[in-house]
Amino acid sequence: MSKNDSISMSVIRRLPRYYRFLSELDEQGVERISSTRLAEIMRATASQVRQDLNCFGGFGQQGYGYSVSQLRREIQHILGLDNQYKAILIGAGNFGTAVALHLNFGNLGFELIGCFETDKNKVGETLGNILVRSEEEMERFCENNHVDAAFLFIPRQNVESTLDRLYRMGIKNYWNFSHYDITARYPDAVVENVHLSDNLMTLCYRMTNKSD
Amino acid sequence: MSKNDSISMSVIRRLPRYYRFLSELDEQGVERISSTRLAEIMRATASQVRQDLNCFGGFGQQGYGYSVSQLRREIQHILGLDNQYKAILIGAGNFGTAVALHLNFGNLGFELIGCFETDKNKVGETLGNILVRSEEEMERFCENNHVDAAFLFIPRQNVESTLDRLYRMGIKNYWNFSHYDITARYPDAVVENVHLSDNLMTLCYRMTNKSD
DNA sequence: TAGATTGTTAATCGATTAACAATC
DNA sequence: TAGATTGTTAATCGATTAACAATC
Repeated sequence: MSKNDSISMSVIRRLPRYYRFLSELDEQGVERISSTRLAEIMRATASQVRQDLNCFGGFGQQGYGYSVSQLRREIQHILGLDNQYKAILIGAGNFGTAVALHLNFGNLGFELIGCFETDKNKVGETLGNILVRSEEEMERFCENNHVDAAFLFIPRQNVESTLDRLYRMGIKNYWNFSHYDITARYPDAVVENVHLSDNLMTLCYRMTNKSD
Repeated sequence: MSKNDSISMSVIRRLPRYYRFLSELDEQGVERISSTRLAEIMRATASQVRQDLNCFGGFGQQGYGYSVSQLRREIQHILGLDNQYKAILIGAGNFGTAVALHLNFGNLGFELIGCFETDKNKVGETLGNILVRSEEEMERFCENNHVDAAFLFIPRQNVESTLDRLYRMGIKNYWNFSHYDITARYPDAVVENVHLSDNLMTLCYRMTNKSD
């Protein structure tokens, strides 16, 4: 709230990290923490911690530090994790299945309400408590259920047609695991990309150029 | 080579992206490209393209631009993708399986030579052409086979003990999908982390704070 | 009160963009 | 040669760090 005049992406991408560390401290029963100590644990600087947090409000108290549980809740709220955004998952292959089963969407601001797949052999199975539906039923499902976001676990060459169908249904938030550039086609879409192969190439670079 | 005095991480993390776009152009039969055009396609600035590439050498030609196939090969080499680093995968759950089956390691500088799993029911199965071995066999395997890197698809709480065993065998390069902080324990390890839940939280933030 | 630690402003550092001379 | 486009230096912009007055 309040001080919200466009937070930089650098800060935003650090928020989940703060949230993780604070959750852990909270679980350990730590009640308060100073920016200096938190920075130590997170391998950052105290300045950065204070600057980052102050983008969103003055959560600390001079001479005391920050209340771990309160700060955790604040960041949880800032991230929007107390939402229950309705999401559908497209592509129930190994990857989609892995994500559907392993991520705790409820703690991440989402609720997985549907799953769609082209492979007829998989249709009818369940992923956790979610029925795998035929990809053809996507439109009907989206008409009958409010859908906020789509998680795309489909091959690059299939993304465009699926994306067009989803966008036409009004879905504009995407978690994308392919190398298809969604933002180029729909500039107003909110897209987070996961590029595993880019990440692995970076590992390769760093192994190859270790002395740097 | 030559100009290699510590390239910034910002540049390094853009290299896989250059590589992807150049590979695509190359496949399309495009022979040459200017920094201006490449920047257009990649949604960057021509300045950045030229600055980035010049960290590694003068690959272009004034008045002409860059040879797509040559530049692609140069970056491939800079990234070290022509290596065949021997990698083992630990944890053949949904995630590990998905990655083992879907990523084309040969094009990414790696060769997957082994796979280990605690679940006895999975031991003996194959992932593609890789046998799933019992996690107990890890040491023996590493003694008999040169291993450059480990891909860790195991739960956070199991990472430390497995990591200790791997590090003791001399493996110091890790692709890590958990939230365990490998670098904190072994500062000389090369680690690339994939934090899917952080990424999803960022999507959540952006959905929640769209007006920013 | 004295000590600790924040919130915030100022200084530094690094990364991106602009400009242009060099040159194919 | 003239036109195009690089490689590279200089200018700008943004992000990180340092410093310190405010204050619990």
